[in-house]
Amino acid sequence: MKQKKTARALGRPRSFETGKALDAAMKVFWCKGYEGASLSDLTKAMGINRPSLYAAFGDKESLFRKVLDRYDSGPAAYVREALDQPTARAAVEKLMEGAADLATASGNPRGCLFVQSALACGDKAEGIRNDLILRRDAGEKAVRLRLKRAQAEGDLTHDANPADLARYVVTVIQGIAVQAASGAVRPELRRVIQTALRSWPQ
Amino acid sequence: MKQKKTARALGRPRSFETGKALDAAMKVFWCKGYEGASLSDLTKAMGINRPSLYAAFGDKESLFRKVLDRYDSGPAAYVREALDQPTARAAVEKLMEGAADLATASGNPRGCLFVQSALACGDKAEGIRNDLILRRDAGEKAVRLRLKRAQAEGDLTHDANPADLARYVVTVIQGIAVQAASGAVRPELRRVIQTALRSWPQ
DNA sequence: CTTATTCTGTACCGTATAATACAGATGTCT
DNA sequence: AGACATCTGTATTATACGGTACAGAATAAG
Repeated sequence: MKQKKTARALGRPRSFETGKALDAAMKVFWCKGYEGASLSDLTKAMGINRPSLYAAFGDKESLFRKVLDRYDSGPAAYVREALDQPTARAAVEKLMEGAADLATASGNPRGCLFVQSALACGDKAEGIRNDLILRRDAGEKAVRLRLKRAQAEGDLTHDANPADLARYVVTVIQGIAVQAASGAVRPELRRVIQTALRSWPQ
Repeated sequence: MKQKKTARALGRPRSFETGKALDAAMKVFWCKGYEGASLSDLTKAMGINRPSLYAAFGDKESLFRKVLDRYDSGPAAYVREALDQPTARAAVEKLMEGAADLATASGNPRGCLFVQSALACGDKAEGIRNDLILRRDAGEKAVRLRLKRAQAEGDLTHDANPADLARYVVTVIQGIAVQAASGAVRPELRRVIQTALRSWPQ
């Protein structure tokens, strides 16, 4: 083996870091949605030109999917952290607070990329819309499994319904995303969360 | 102002009913969002051609605003009905159930036009996006006023906070809209509502 | 009838879009 | 050094978009 980890960079090196470029693209998609973000918006924000974008990330759809993956392991990483909380109640609280914080974080666009980038769209973006639905469903499933585990551990009352509770939690979180995209500020969303948590089974 | 219906219009009569055409346009915008709905989509669904559309409704933005007004007094009319319920608790329950029913009604697109037609968008649609935010805020304000009234009438405990509760209710309703747009079915949303109402101050 | 008025349908315009061809630039490797 | 591989930037492509000009069709009034 060679010594350096990314040693073999044959040919002219990239003039940009793909990670930074993806972050810039993420913000554009986050602000304007998948359809609303034009390639000119993207290349301008990423600081590269079109052929470089295509060579590095493929077409617009492929770039967007890479952005989704990066969002998943970046801004949305709070989800896994929240689900690792010792109790179901703490996990749900962290989930909601993490969502509110992310959706109102300064320096980021408002709201949630998974919710607002293709909630309704034209025919060409149907694949993207369905992909986002799958990713949101995956989040809900993770919450449901966590609550089932909590119930098995005696951490959640036996008459509670993990599936219903998970859907409720995700519904509130998605509502928070809409609220944030509409200009709601963090303290307001915190109070929404406090109210929402009052329905939590003892 | 318009002439009376008894007065015949001069010139060649319209070959379509504006109400029906607006309903068709509504469904297109509801499905595809403001940006995702092309003029070709619209004229095809409305059964008219472009110049007729422009003569009757103005440009795309003007048409969309007319559609919003029609949605307000049509599918979204359940809101006023719900707020007229005798108690705050009944009003909120009707609000949520009406939202779930509308967002999952067969024959309609899934979800809520006010939520999903321009949650994130390109620069050209910023005006539309802001208009929708105002309309959603107006709904929240109506709920808040109803809850304040309820508190004055002794129908809501004095330590409850109408503003916080109203925002919570609207957040849940908007979450329900996202859920419906993602494929959630009515019984699932009904159970979400039952859970959400457990946070209601007794 | 003629005239005035309004709507319909075709065909079109300018622009913005996503996506590429190609030539030159910049690096690694032998 | 020279060969090779990859990236950059300009300039271009075809297509779809929102919006219109214009001629003809349909009706009311005179």
